[in-house]
Parts: sequence; C-alpha cells; structure tokens
Amino acid sequence: MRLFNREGYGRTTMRAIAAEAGVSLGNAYYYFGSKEHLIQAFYDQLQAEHAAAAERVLQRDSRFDQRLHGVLHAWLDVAEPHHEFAGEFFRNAADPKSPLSPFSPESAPARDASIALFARLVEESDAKPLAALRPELPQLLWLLQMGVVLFWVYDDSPHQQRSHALVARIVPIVDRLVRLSRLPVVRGVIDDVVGLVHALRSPS
Amino acid sequence: MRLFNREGYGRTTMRAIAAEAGVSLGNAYYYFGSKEHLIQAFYDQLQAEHAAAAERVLQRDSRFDQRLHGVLHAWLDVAEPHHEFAGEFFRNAADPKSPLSPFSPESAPARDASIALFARLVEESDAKPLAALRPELPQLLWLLQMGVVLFWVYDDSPHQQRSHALVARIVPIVDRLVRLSRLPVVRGVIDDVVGLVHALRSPS
DNA sequence: GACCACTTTTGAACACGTTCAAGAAAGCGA
DNA sequence: TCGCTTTCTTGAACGTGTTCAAAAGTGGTC
Repeated sequence: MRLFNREGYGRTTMRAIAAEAGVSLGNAYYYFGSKEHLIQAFYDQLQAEHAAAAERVLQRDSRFDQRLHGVLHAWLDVAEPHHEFAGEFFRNAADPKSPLSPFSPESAPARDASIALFARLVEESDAKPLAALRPELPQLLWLLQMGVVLFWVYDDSPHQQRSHALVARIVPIVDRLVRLSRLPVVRGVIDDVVGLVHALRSPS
Repeated sequence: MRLFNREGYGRTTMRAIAAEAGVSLGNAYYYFGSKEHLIQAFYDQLQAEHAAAAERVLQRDSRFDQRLHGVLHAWLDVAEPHHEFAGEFFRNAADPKSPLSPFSPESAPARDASIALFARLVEESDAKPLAALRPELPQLLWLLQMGVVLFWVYDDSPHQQRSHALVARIVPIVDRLVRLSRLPVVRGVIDDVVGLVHALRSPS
C-alpha cells in the first residue's frame, strides 16, 4: 500500500514490493496469486473506512435525504486520497472475469455489506417508499453508488468537486422519487422498474 | 482482427500480429502506438455496422418505442459475435486515461455520431417529450446505451438473452417516462434531472 | 550519378508479471 | 536425535508489450 500510494499501481513492480517486504520475488507469489490480488487489500481497507464514516452519519441524521447525502459524501471523502491511482484499480475491476469486479462472487461479502448499509439507511429513516419498492431500494441505492464511483473515476476536477456536485444534486432527486413512488401515475413506472430488477436477478 | 477473433485479445501476441501482417515486430509499432490502438479498428468497424443496422430500423419504424427498441437491439445483434473477447476490450476502455474510453476526446467523433443517431431517433418519431427534456434526450439515450453495453459485457447468459430481456423491458419504461414527462408532478423531477445534466456538462 | 533528408523497417534488448523446480526450514511422531 | 512430511523460500527462466539505435529504402536536387 505504501508503494502503491507513492508510485501508483502501474509503476510499482512486484520486485519492488517483494524487496520492500524483505522477501524474494517468488515468495510474494506464494502469498498473493497475482498483482491484482494485492488490490483486494486496498478495497477492504477502503470499505472499512467508509463503513466507519457512514456509521457516524447514520447515528447523526434521521432524514432519508440527509442520510443518503452523508453516506455518499463519506465515500468521496474516504476515497479522495487515492483518486489518482484508483483509475488503475478500477480498470482491473472493470474486467468481468476479474475477482475484483463488484459483481463477482469474490466481491459478494463486500457487496452484501454495502447493500446492508443501504438497507439500514432506508429502514431507520423517515422514508416511506411504495411497499413494492422498499425491498429493492437498498440494492438500487447500491447501484446508484456504483454509478457515483464510475463518475468519480472519470472526474478530473480539483478535489473531485464535480462528483460532490453530482451527489448534492442527485440526492434530492432520489428523495423526491421515493416520495412520489406512491403516487398513482408514478407507481406504474416503479412497478415496471421493480419487475425489471426481478427479471434480471433470477435467470430468465 | 482475424487473430483477435480466433484467439481472443489476450492470447494474440504482437509478434503473431506482425508475422500475420508480414512485417517485423518493431514495424507494427511504427504504425500502431500500442496494442490498445489496434482495438480502435474494432470499435470503428462495430460502430459502422451498428449505424447501418440502425438505419434500417429508423427507415422502417416511426413509433418512438419501436425505434429505440430496434436500435438497441441492433447493437446487441451486431456485437454478439464479439462478446467473448469484448470484455477484454472494454476492460481497457474502462481506464479513464485510455483513448478508448467512451468519454475521451479521441472517442468524440464516434460518440457524437452515436448521439446524432439518437437525435434522429427522437426527432423523426412520434415522441412528444417535455420541451426542456427534448434537447437532452439524445444524450440521455446514449447514456442508456452505455448502460446496456456495460450490462452486456457482464452478461454470461447464452446469446446474451438477459441483455435482450433488459432492452425489451426497459424500452417501455423509457417510453412511458417520456410520455409522462409533461405531467406536472413528473415535470419537476425532469427539470431537476435536466439541471443536473447541465451542471455536470459545464465545469462548475 | 552523387549527395542528402526523410521515411520506413528491422531485430536485439529491456522491463515486468508470472511460473517452477529445487532447496531450506519447520513441525512431528518414534 | 533421526527421519519424514509439509510448509515456506529462492532466484533463474519464460512470455509478452514496448523501445531504440542502426540499417535500408525512397525521392528529390544539382
């Protein structure tokens, strides 16, 4: 992690990592299957930091929009120091075959933990979504976060302020959508979306 | 392209490509800056095929939902033969610094052509979106297609039928949303979304 | 034809991720 | 302590993308 942070992922060689750790090159491969596998450590660390930061938000706020804003914001804050080389990380994660992909079985624990966080965010908030929407909302919010992460990776503005702006503007929209979800007209669309999510989850 | 299709991107070496082309290894690098640059040829070819297929759809149908369905479907059909190694392509495209990224300046021509296609799709259809939405719709539909592509990359179902199911189910939703866009309640949300898109486009 | 600048071509060399056969160390039952 | 198995460690070697200095070719001018 020290070398990755200092030199970036691409410029850090396995030989340098082995040397820094005081072991031989081959020995590094005894403990880590590949260079990619080292990144898992980065993910785990990031997720732990985010979970802690999100916890403070959930303790503090009870309004749905504030909770969502806080949790998404917390991720941006936690991830900021790593922005420069995060692109290289996520490049690997984008490979569907990579164990680092957020949709891979290997990532299931981290993914489930994250979805559980959003479940808590919803349940203990003042949000009153349409009944059909409620069970899907945590997963949809997780997907929203994946979208924010994707945007963030491409965001080259200073301190990723555009990502912050995105979060600040999209949270009220989501909040409004959740409120509107019980209105008759909107309801039909929501039902369709929920149906879509269901259809895609269970292999058709 | 022949070798990529036969062996996959990862297993095709630059040496093999050079040999197949009857030139030396170094000479391949005189004409293509890197192995990645060779992929551009794949993109261009794919886009041309899709443009042609989409053209036939736009000639045939006038209803907005049918046009959208046809255009998205056409992409899936055109891309299907390349699904297996497309993951490797898109992995490179996921790197924000890569010229292959759909958001990069180098991809601007292809991106603009694609957005123009969606503009035609909307304009010559029977859709009557909210005035504020109309100018943004082509870009939003292009984004939708990027989403479909992302889903498709991860789709390991036979013949990517899940991707087809996604398109079949999401098109009516989009159609309905466009219809609803002029309703007073929904209108507010649409305005917010359009505002968001504007805010993110011009550096804030 | 001789000279020159420029373009094209070449293959050796390099860096780095990864593999592997061989050896060293550690644990353990007798 | 001795032998055996298992775990750990090592560095040489390999494959591949990429670079580069040198050679070969091309075309134009006098």
